Amino acid sequence: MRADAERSRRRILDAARDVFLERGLDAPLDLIVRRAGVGPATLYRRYADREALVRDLTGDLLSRLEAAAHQAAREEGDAYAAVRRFVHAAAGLRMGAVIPVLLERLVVDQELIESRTRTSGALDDLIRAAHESGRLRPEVGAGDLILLSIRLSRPLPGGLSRLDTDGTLLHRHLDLALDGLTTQAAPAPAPAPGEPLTFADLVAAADRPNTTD
Amino acid sequence: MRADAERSRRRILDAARDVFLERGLDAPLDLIVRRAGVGPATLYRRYADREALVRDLTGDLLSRLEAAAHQAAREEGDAYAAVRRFVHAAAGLRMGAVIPVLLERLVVDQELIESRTRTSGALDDLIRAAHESGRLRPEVGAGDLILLSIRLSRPLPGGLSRLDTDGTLLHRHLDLALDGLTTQAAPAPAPAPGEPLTFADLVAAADRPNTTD
DNA sequence: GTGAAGCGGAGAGCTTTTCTCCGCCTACGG
DNA sequence: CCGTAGGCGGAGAAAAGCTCTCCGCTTCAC
Repeated sequence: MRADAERSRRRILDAARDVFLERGLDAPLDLIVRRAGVGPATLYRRYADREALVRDLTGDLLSRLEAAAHQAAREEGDAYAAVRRFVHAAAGLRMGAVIPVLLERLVVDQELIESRTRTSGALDDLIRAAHESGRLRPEVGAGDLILLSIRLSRPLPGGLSRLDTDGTLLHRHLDLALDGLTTQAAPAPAPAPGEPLTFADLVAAADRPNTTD
Repeated sequence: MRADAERSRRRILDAARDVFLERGLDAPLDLIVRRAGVGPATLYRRYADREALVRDLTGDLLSRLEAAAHQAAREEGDAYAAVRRFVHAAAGLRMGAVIPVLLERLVVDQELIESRTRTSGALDDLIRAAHESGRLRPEVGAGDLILLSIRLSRPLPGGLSRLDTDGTLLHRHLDLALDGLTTQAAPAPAPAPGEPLTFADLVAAADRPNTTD
């Protein structure tokens, strides 16, 4: 692949992630093209249709996510610290855009399934160790952590997005959510209601056929 | 106002809130009409343009928010419990939709400013009392709490929204975020970085002219 | 029962989005 | 350093989607 082609691919993928985050998966491809600073033909030449683009983006983000999980495990001695670091890293990647995998919209091929399984496995290892260390609440599952990072990393609506152009606020709020908002003087928190939400729960929910009218 | 007209208004406002949450303020009015189950003429007859609709919706939500703050103060003895209850109530209202107020898009009239001031005041009282009781971290401001409830109450992207059709998951995650994810065996959390974010910060950020290209 | 107000649906006109053709430019092997 | 294959951007035709109104029927209030 020629160097300029690879450069264009990178720019398109990055722009696509941001635009999809802000406007949803139905956002006009034209917006992506403009944000990427390339001509429309450049996008349409590489990707036959919207789905091809979403698939490429998804694979890209999944593998980055897997790398983040491994890196967290490798570089943090403490299991809970590793989970924390992973959540921060996932949010930094703007994970929210990765959810297309989980979406009925995408016909999930073998390659994507494998990537998803690897990522999920790496994350489960992290969580299990943290549970065993006794510092992560038992009622918190991988799905809870992923949802937390999706929710906190999505751009804020409208003008509020200007509050956090560089991600400082994102990490502040992640810290707060992870630490809890109460001081230590507060009584021990009651167990959160419900069962732990797993990665598999997310997949199951998203795999069901779309029932939109 | 005739009873059927009031019914239509309610259906349109509820649908508008949901559609704006999912698709942003530029969402086609046609979608709102369809979700509300009314004819297009019904919307256009009542609201001359998009702004009129946004204004009516904003006023509606702001006053409900103010009522929630007062109710929390009145019905909860403990100051921290009142804050907690308010955050849950705000998220339940899908506060995220209220941000149009804060948006440059809306010419904010006197009535809206007063409503905003009253709401902000009621919330500040709640927070101040909670700070004084020593159970709310001093580095947490009203803006942090509002942002938390905005972020957690926005609909999840794509198929993930099916995870939480009834709001159970929303309140679970709010509880987790409020409690923190660590057990009491963990060392006392480090202070979160940054200054407390206030309601005024949100207003200031949103009031600046829009610089979208 | 009756008049006034409200309602839904069909569709004309306009805007936005998709996607292609084509002439110019850039990377890379010799 | 040059030739050429592959890549690039822009203009614009065709398609899709959105806005908004007209009008005949229904519902409400008295």
